[in-house]
Amino acid sequence: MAYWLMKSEPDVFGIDDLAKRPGKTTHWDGVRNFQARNFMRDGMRRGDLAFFYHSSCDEPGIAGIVKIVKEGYPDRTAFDKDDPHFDADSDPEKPRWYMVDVKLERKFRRTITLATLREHEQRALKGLALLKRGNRLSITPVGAAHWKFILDLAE
DNA sequence: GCCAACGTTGGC
DNA sequence: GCCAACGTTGGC
Repeated sequence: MAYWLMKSEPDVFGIDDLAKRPGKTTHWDGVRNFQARNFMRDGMRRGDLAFFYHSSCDEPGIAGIVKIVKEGYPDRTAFDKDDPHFDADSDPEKPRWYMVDVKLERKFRRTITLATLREHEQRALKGLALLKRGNRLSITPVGAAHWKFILDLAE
């Protein structure tokens, strides 16, 4: 089983929005980056766990954990002219963009802030993709050791 | 609002 | 294939 980190802007869709969804489940749509797409389409497997990261907000950080409950399948918002993520180059016969379904597994009592994560970036969290300089990828892998360490921070 | 860093596009 | 221009991300 693999571990991941998925970013979302809480102003658009935060962990509390996910909690309100039927079955606490949603489609992770709108990803328009090839590397992130590949992670969803080729890397993520049913049962994998991912940190739910809040970005572009007052308190950036990890808010909880989601589980991958459906593996990569075409992101239909790319075919919808009225959708902000519409992409004319994505052919329904040969979809360019993919999404997965995630289910809320756990919300942390408090967010593990980016500032807290940074305190450990030289040691325990060395190499964590999220902390790499200039990182903008909305989906990144998390190593098992890093995962465990961050989980401990949540206790 | 600013700006650094990055991915993508398109001219050549 | 190179690279400048552009748009976007995301922390501060």
